[in-house]
Amino acid sequence: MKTTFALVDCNNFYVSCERVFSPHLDGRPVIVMSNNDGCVVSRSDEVKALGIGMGQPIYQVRDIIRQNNVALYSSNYTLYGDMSRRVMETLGQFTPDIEIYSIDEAFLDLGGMPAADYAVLGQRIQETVKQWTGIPVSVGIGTTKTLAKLANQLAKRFPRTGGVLDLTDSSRLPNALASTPVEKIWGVGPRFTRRLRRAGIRNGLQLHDADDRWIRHVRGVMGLRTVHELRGITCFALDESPPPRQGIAHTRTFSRRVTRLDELREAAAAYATRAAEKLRQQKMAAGVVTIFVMTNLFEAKPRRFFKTRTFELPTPSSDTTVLIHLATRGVEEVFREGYEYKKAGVLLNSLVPEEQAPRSLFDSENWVRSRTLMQVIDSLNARYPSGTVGFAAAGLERTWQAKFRLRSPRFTTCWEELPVVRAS
DNA sequence: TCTGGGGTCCTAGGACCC
DNA sequence: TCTGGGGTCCTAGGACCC
Repeated sequence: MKTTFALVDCNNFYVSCERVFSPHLDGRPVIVMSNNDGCVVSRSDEVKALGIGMGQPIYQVRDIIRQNNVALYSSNYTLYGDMSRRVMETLGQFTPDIEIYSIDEAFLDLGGMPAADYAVLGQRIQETVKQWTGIPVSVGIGTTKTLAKLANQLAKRFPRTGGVLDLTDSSRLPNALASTPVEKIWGVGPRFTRRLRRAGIRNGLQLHDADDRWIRHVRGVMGLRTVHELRGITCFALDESPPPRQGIAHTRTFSRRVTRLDELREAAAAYATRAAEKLRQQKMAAGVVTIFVMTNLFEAKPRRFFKTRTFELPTPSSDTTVLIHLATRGVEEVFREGYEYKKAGVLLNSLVPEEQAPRSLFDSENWVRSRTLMQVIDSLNARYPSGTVGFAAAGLERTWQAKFRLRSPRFTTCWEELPVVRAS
């Protein structure tokens, strides 16, 4: 039996989240910025029309922003994460066969539905999500994930589709493929695009017809799978329960240049704290800790510096104090005087489920104590504003910490920041 | 002056072994 | 100047994704 996938994708997701709670932004150009308010990560249609690119540094578009009265927002991941959960729960009403692919996208397996109904179903999904969450979505339907992605893009590109496009009818496929530049195909990145264009392959249809052996040669099995998917052969199945994470990372750019060891040490401790929290949320323990520090990448060579240090733990741990200890020690070892550091990070690897983590016979008492302490800290930080209980090693002032100057309130997850409605 | 963060998968090549 | 042939495991780096 042929499978049928729908890809539901939230339109300009972060911007749409802001608009749910600030309806006056409708029709006005809106940008959501990355951490540290550095570059553009979400754009309203009006901003796209102004020619502002995804990922563009804010300082490059200051003039356009001013001249066009663009509304600027810092990232509010608490809000976006919660809105995402609402959208996904709504999608779950339509089928249990759902893969949450990213914060703003999900694949649905429509296997059981009769073919004539796909577009109608897509419209119902769209209307329901809009009504229940306020978020506008586009729905693309195809016989493989790659084709569902393609359908979704076309649904967004052509307003007359109303944001829903069914490409399972194979007679429409050649046209759809031919009108799509090759770099817009899911799985084709900048590198592969250059290679394809040199070979005269410019659109999706030409890629669909490309020679298998040549594709295998220049882009390996992943490239071949993408081409097969364009032909309707399923290579990427619906993944309803993604395997547990292989690694957890917390890396951040500083708000300013950092030159002192004690500040870097603070940052490492703060990042280790966050990484350990994520680790415990997933009920995992880490066997390997890596830290890195680096200067500005855009700096000229002699002023550029990047160094990492990796530790293997005797037994996997999710204890913040253990991870802070290693992270700060790592920073001390790699620190080199005379550089201006711009970014640091803590990476946790060799993850194992917490309960399976082997532990020595002799410190089971310590283990229980450590776990109890972590549970208390986590529950306090869940109940009261995050960071209520912290570690002194992570510093108090944290003047190096990235700023979110233009962040909207956490409307849906924080009692103090609920939206206020006035009736008159 | 100002340029994000967090992932996955695959491949090539080295180390090591028989 | 010659200097086997595999296999496995691990790591670094490339490419891609949102």
